[in-house]
Amino acid sequence: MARTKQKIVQEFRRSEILSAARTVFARKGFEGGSVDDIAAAAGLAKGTIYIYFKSKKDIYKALVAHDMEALKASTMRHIEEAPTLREKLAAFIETRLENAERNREIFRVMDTQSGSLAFTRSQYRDWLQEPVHALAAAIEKAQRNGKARPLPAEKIAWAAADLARGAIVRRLVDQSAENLREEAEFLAGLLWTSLRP
Amino acid sequence: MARTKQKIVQEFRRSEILSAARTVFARKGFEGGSVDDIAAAAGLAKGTIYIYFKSKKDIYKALVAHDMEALKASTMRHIEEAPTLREKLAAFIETRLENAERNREIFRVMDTQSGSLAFTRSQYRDWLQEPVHALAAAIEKAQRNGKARPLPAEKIAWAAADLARGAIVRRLVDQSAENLREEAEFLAGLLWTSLRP
Amino acid sequence: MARTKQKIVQEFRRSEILSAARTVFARKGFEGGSVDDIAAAAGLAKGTIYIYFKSKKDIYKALVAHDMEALKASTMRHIEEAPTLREKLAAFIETRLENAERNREIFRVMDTQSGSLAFTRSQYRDWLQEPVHALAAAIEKAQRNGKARPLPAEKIAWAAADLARGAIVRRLVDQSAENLREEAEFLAGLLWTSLRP
Amino acid sequence: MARTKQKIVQEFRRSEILSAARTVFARKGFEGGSVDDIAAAAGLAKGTIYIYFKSKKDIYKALVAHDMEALKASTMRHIEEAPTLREKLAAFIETRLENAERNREIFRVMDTQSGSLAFTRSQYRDWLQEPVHALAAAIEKAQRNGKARPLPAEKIAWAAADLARGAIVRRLVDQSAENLREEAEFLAGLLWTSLRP
DNA sequence: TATGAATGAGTCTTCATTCAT
DNA sequence: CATGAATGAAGACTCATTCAT
Repeated sequence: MARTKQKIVQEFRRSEILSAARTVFARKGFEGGSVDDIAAAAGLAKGTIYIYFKSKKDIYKALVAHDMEALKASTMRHIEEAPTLREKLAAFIETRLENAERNREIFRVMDTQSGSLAFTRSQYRDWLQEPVHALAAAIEKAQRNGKARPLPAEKIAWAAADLARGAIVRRLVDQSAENLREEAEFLAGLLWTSLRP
Repeated sequence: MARTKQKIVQEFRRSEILSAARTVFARKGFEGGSVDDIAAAAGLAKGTIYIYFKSKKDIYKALVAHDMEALKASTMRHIEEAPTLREKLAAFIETRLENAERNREIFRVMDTQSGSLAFTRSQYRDWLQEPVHALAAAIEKAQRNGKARPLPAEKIAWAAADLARGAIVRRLVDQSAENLREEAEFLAGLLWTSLRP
Repeated sequence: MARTKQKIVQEFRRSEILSAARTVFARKGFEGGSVDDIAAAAGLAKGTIYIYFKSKKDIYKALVAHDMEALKASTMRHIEEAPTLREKLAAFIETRLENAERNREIFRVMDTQSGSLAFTRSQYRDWLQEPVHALAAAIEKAQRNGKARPLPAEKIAWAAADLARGAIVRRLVDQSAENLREEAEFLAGLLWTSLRP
Repeated sequence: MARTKQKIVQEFRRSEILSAARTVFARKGFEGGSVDDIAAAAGLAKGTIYIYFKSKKDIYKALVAHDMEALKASTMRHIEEAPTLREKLAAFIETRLENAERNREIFRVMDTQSGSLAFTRSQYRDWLQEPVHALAAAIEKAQRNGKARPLPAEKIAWAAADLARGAIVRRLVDQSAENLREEAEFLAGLLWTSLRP
């Protein structure tokens, strides 16, 4: 019981810190954001941060891992749930737009700085490549069933990812609030035009 | 005359420093690369750097401005020179892939760190948006002439930019050397499928 | 009664902590050993340490005081019990070697770091000087009885202390396990050669 | 020429810093003395210290190496120059007392903290063991010539070192200014009594 | 009494920037 | 103009000490 309560408090603190770090890193980047900033944003003393994370990099890694994992899972789920390829394409893009909308802060960080830091290629593979591969698999399946033209599936899947990313960045930068679903639909349509039999 | 010679030497030094900075920033990023590194790479003393640039950020800004400007000009020229819309699309994408290939060092820097630093929205608009707008204009022209379907031109143009960017990043990361022209063609084809009458 | 039981528990805890501190300080030195280390070694929470000692320095002082006091007492006793001056010299040296052997951990700490910390001159005087003075007194007594030559007694006594210390350090550093008694005998013999009538 | 002047200034700064470090470390020990302290004592900014030494430990090592080397060289020279064994013994002890007198600050540091830091056993061997071995060699030579009794030479040599060290510490602590030469003579005499034929 | 989470002052180290030569 | 030594502000991280539970 006590153990459990401890654990809960621990996890709560960790997520509080992560939340603060998200804001700070988003605003100033990894190098620009100081542990002091994070501590201040979390309403904690600097030393306290180091009780929960062993280094600044550690915070960063935990943050990216957490958010990427969530995005990956969400994307995978939505692809799976969509019945047709057309809808899977839209689901893929829309999920990512939606997620970026909700976590616009961290998106910039993950998008711009993860590369240089801390993560192995294979971790990125897991986070970004896996959903892309899932989409590619769906494309290939449709192709086998004659429901899609035989274009290189993986390339198309990456194109979906790239289009989504571009849309996200512009939405973030321009503060454009154009209807999210419509935007996703448009991009999915673009690809579907090439794929449909 | 003397003034002019001065100017020339000045400009020469500045571009030497920029060249050194390109290497350094590419290798270590903006925060990671020190003025010492740049000075060493340029074969100058640290103090000398400050005669030609007033701060590290200033160097960075000049560097990005220079390279972006060059890319912008190159892209604009290639779009213009391509006779048909189909070819303009390919030219746009190929130019950007080619440029990234040649300047793979700086690309990463600009791609990953510009966001947090120094530049006003309008400067980016100029560099990236202008070529995109030129492409959009070409699309619109083709549409008016019945040579392209009436899809939202600007969105398509941005899609071209996004697809190009994605391809670049993957080529950089994966060290993939897949034929550049083919890749550009494929992506241009993707968009053209939606646009062609 | 209750008071007394309290006291006993108190003293027990204190000595447990001291024991843990001995290990920790011996392994890492005063600055290197943390209160956390001590708490862990004692199987207590860090806060608990502060119930029994008011500071880290306080622990250190208590530790040194305790062990030095014990060494002092042991040395004094052995000198006293030895019948002849020759044997008193050997007893003095041997006691110190033996003690260092048994408490090799703390010896290094006391030997190397006490100097800079916490203790007044008079405390050291008490611990080291007192046994030396006792030895000097024995020498003087022997001299008065014609059993020793009239060399400066105190100087000889300090020499005994210095020779003992040197032997200890070398035994610690070299892990040399040369017979302890023989070593003490040799050193005592060195001095005795000068003293004997 | 210019190179040379640079070098001289460099060396001067280094020795200034070393000198400041000597004072600081002597007063507060290695862990207790901060780089800030050293900078202040040297009348320099903290950053300047790091131009000349790459770390605090580096300063410490340079300091100890310098002073130990000097002491070693001085001891060896004096032993060599003394004509008889009796005088070599005295020279050994006197040199060390004299040196400690002159460098009383650093003595404490080297004596008390070197052990835990930075130096390999072999370096200490070089500094302390080498003079001791030189003395031992002199003893053995005298023994072979029948000028000294066959006591274990190395043990005697170490005893000389220990007696010298003890005298030094007491002179430092007690601020005793008793005639240095007499003290050395007395200690050398003690050993000589055992050695002389 | 016992705990251990929280604190924040203090440490080493780096580096952009200045300035005397 | 060119230099590079000097500066000092800032940053990551540690740890003795406190205090609410």
